Amino acid sequence: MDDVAAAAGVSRALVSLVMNDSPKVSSERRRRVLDAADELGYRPNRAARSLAQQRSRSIGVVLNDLHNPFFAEVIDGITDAARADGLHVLINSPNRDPELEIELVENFIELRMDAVVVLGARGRPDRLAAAGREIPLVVVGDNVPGVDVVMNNDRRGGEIAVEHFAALGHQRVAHIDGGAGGGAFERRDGFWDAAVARGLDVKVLPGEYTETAGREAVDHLLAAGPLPTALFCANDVVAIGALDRLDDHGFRVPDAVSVLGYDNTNLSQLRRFSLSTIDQPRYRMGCLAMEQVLKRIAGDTSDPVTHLVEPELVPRRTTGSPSPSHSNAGGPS
Amino acid sequence: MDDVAAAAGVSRALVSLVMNDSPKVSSERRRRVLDAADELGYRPNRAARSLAQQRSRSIGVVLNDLHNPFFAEVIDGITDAARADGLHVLINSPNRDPELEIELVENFIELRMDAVVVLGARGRPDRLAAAGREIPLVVVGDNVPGVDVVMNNDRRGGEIAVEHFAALGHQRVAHIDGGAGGGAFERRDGFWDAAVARGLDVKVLPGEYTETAGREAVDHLLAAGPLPTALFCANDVVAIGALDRLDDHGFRVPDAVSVLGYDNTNLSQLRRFSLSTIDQPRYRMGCLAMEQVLKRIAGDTSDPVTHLVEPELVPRRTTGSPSPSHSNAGGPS
DNA sequence: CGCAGCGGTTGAAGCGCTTCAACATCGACT
DNA sequence: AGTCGATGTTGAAGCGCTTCAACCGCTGCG
Repeated sequence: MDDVAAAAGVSRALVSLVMNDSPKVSSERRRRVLDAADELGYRPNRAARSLAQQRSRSIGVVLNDLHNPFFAEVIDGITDAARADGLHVLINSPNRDPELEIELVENFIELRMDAVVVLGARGRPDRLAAAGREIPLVVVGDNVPGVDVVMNNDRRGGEIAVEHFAALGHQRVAHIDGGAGGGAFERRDGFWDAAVARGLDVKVLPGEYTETAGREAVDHLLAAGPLPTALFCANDVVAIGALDRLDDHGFRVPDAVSVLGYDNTNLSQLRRFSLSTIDQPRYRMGCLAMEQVLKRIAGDTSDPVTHLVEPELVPRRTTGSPSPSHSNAGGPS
Repeated sequence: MDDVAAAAGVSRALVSLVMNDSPKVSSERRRRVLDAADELGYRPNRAARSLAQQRSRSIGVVLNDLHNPFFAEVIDGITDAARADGLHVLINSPNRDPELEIELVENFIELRMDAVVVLGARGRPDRLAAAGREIPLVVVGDNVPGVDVVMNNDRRGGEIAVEHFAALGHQRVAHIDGGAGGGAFERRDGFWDAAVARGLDVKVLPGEYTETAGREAVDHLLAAGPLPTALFCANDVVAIGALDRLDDHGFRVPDAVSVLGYDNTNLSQLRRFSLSTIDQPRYRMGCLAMEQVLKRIAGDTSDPVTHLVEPELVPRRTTGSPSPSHSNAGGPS
């Protein structure tokens, strides 16, 4: 920096002002400084800058599962919102290791990020909350007491499924559960309660977020008697498994049975599946998380808040009215 | 840090030694310092540390497409290898914007990362090469002249496809091209050359890395006369599109026509598809990239090198011997 | 007794930047 | 002519850490 100042024939402080494009520099000197910097291949040192400025102008994102495309879109929202405020976004991934997750959050604190966003929190809630006391911290996709949270209204997602089925005229419905997966409880309870409230014949099968779980649940359903006419799956992958198994047994979808997924993943969009599903506004979740971060950075110290975003039905070709000509009680028609 | 030193009754320098767990500190004082740090909730400031140490002990990864699961596994390899050497990994994503990609590389330079890895380079090669002169820089998945590169041997991938088809006894084969997508040229040329060398009847259809391209290519193929008995698709998504369209027309796979994808994505693993495909050793690519980075960090200044990794056939249920009883010349049998 | 050697510790300089009080310059206004 | 404000510019202090030469107090040796 001294070299640049010397080359441009100004003081070091002036170079600094130029680098932070302060308005109080004559355009002629600014140009001279910029030229000199270019000439010398000078690059400001951000470590030194954040040390001096006491802030880094960047926020850290702890992305628990790089393989899960769900979060990619959330990050799009985060980065777009951050970029609009001149903040940089730095990501790291603990690869689903809860212990590592906390470490990486702490690493971001040591890096003096201005804030941290955790996507798909798996670490101990109390430790996350403790970190939240050291630095603005918002969690996306999971409910962690004591910190700011942005979540999908999964309970409402379950209700939407029931409403969709009811509108199509279904009476006997079932849900394949997502086990301990994120949001699975809420989806199940929302579905169950809404179905009961409408007087539908409802059934829940245990499962998890895998294709195999979907296949097995269909087998159980078949063993247990007449198939329900509509099947709400905990997520798209489960739905794919169920669809596959239904096809094995010769059931036509949606004539014999309607299938509804959750998440609107790229899978559901494949022509072959054209899976009706329920979308979570991921991009919006990212934006909301960033808005909350900005508030905290600006000095808002009010109690932690929870933002709920609303899921939305994406009807495709796997749901329809139950066909009266089909009796799926005893097998394929 | 002064506070910690005071609380522990030692000098600031000693605290620093403890924080870098130097061996020259008595275990009693070490404990006292650690306790005091804990007490005061002290966290070392890594910005200050990298300023003083002149290195950050972290490497930056520019991940061009967060939505592409391909890179997730590469990053697994990178992080595992980095962690083994006590390096942190920081990721950021330009979201396929070439201009932004360069900016983010430069941002990592300003952050004084020890090295940068670019996944799926889209930026101007000359600017990447220029950045490579300022900092150790390795590119994964694309060929950029003047920098270290780790790539899959896509040409060999095309050859493997031919070998597979030939071993199954196919005579008339075709390829749906990936257009300008990464590695598409090489896959196509490898396939073509190997097929010609074996005297096969070979045909190439233009395409791109989309489902629609797969569907359309099948339509073209049908319009052009008798279907080849084996179809090598530029990647899995294209193959899914092709499969779907073949199914629409009533062709049985693999009896009437074999279909081979590329990438071994999660799609190909779905039971419904069980798509035969060609796998790229992604994790290994990450490790290799990291090894190269470590060499450069250690001071290796030899000419840029290119590491080629070998693809591998993953046979599933969409490829088989052409069935002599099937004549697919005039439509489904 | 003196000194080398050693584990352990200290003070101070410096990493590259920001920032602030203070200063210089100059045109405009009383 | 003198003063004031606006506009630019400067030097120096300080951000939180590392590191190195120097130092301290001790043991063990000749």
